[in-house]
Amino acid sequence: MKKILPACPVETTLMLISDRWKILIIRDLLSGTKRFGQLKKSIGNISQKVLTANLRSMEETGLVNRKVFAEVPPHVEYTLTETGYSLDPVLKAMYNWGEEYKWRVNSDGALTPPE
Amino acid sequence: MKKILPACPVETTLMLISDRWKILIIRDLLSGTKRFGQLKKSIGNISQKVLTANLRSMEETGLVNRKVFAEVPPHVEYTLTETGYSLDPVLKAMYNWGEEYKWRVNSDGALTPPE
DNA sequence: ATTAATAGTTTCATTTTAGTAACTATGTTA
DNA sequence: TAACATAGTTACTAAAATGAAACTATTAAT
Repeated sequence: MKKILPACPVETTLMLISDRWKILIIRDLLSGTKRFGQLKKSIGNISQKVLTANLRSMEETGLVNRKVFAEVPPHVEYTLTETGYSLDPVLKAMYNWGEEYKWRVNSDGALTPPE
Repeated sequence: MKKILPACPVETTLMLISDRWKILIIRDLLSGTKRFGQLKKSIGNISQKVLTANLRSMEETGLVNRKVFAEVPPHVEYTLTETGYSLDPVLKAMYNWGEEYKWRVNSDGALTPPE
């Protein structure tokens, strides 16, 4: 699988993590290695099929590392690669903005913050 | 339209800009006010329908401002609100990461898993 | 009278994405 | 012997997003 990167770096980033689930996966892996089941639980509302598909694609693009243990029942661990970890500033920026937005919505009259 | 914001700020951000098109719209509006046609051209490959739908939704969530001029032919200008502009650090982080990623992949610009 | 320009809307078809449920594998435990 | 646990896969279905093309409105220019 070979693809030419877009000219705009923002589009490059989008190409790899525009998916909502991928970002949540990264968020949850930033705190450390997790097993498949743990990820499924911490993300919530994601189906096995979709989680598997996203993890596979992130493996292909070099964002996560998959380690299989030869055990029964199966044991698989997912860890961010160095490239994956390097997304930390992006996630942090998103976190900060989301926090800030809570305080903005009132004056802007857009959405309603949680009680 | 009322919606409860998610507990996690990252999810709040995703709720508003997880869409690939929205991020490209923001990218192009960060450099200043643009008309509908300019946006369509600078984003490239987006249909009128989808561009309109995205702009409308961003208006609703308080990210962009729509200004209609009573002229013929029609003249409509889109500008980021203050909230919209505040996404600059997120876009910058994405830009930087995209740039960095280039150095992690092959010299021919092909996308191959680093490491 | 016809054409051009801009910013749309509407309709229909297609594609993409996602969800559900059933099924696989296998050693351990009851 | 049967159920349990984990990490999947596969087939089928449903929903959502997108694309293409036609259509609208209005006035100025040709």
